[in-house]
Amino acid sequence: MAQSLPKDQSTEQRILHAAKTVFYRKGLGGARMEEIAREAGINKALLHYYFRNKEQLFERIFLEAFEQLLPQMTAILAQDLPLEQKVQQISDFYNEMLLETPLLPVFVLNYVQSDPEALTKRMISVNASKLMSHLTEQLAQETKAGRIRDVAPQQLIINLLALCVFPYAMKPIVTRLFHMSEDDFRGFSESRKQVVPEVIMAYLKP
Amino acid sequence: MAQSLPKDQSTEQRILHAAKTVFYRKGLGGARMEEIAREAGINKALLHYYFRNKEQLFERIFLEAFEQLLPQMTAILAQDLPLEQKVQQISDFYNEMLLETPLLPVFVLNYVQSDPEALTKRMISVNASKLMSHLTEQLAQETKAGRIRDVAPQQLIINLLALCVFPYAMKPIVTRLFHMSEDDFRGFSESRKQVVPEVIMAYLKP
DNA sequence: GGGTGGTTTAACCAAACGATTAACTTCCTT
DNA sequence: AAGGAAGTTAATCGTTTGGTTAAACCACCC
Repeated sequence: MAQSLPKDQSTEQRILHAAKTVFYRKGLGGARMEEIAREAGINKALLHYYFRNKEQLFERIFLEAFEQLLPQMTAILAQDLPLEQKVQQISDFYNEMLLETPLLPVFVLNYVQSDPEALTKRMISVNASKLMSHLTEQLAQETKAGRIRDVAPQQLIINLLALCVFPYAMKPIVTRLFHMSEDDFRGFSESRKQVVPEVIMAYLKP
Repeated sequence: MAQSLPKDQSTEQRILHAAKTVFYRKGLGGARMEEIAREAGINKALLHYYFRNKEQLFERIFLEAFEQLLPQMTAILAQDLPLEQKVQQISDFYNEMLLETPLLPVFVLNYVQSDPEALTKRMISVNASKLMSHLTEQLAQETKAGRIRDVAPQQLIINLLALCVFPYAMKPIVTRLFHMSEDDFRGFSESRKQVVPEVIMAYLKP
């Protein structure tokens, strides 16, 4: 970060990239506009010219992150595919995505915790009722057919999310706890793609 | 929080309690000393009288939280007990503790993410090498005896932590996603005490 | 060259913020 | 009662912060 962003990008894009970098680490309250401007290699007044104020800039970054966290999963789970395939798809998606943006989970969860009321309207995009009815039906059929144990859809979703997302939220702690280099963590992330479905399917086995 | 803390507590205790409330939600950068003072029902100058500055007050709160997150788990895992018992103990400990302080995980992870360098010295208290050697040996014995599958200790620890901790980090999202009341979430937390060991042990089954 | 629209800059502003200060209050001991 | 120590307060301070402003700059067109 000694030298800022390439100059061939538009100013708006450079601001967005810089804002993401700073907001992901410091959150809304901790991030400084001067810092974002420095990161983008621009004059601070441009932040206001392009994004009006801090909150609107943050909103832009947050929305994009939030869209990566839950809607993706609900979309995959809503597909007409065997359960095992969906679990694998989710594992692949999250492990790949989060390897590139490991700061995302804590960024989202932190903001949600600091301002829970702001969350309510955003949950609309998650389309939970459709997910729940679809998944509930699929689980019921699988259980009836004796292919899986009886499990509450909530528990399944939570387990899946936890196993996929939490290792990245814990990355600074994990890497120090296990003395992992960046390459070690990459290898770990790769192994998670298989471990997550194994854990989930083992639990589902009747 | 309309009316602040009971006046029968010492000023220092009231400050600590208020600081915990505010720091857990807003983090170090987002919390305001004036807000903490208001929460404690005192004059702002007292914060400096008792805790010198913002950082030192925060440090006090953070240390306590961090001690709840990892050292507890390493202590349990280091015991000479059957694996299944240890898993159950961990599940019980975390689910009970986090039901009372659901904001703790995100509070810790957020600070760790905003200042990763500050984490390194604190990992010393985790005593990871003792944990790893002890757990590795136990897992090797269990595998050799054919009682569990071959599993890397890192994967086991991560799965366990993820399944125990993440639901609480996700509480605002979970409660809205599944339309849970506070009582619903309490029931959910209670069920997690059993689900976590079930998931873990199912995965370990050879 | 002059005009237009868009972008960028340095300087400035008012409020917020963490921290300090001097005065006051309470309690205890002599 | 006086003095000392610890605790508390309201006012003040210096710095930081998000945001604004006026001017400058740039590219393009007639």
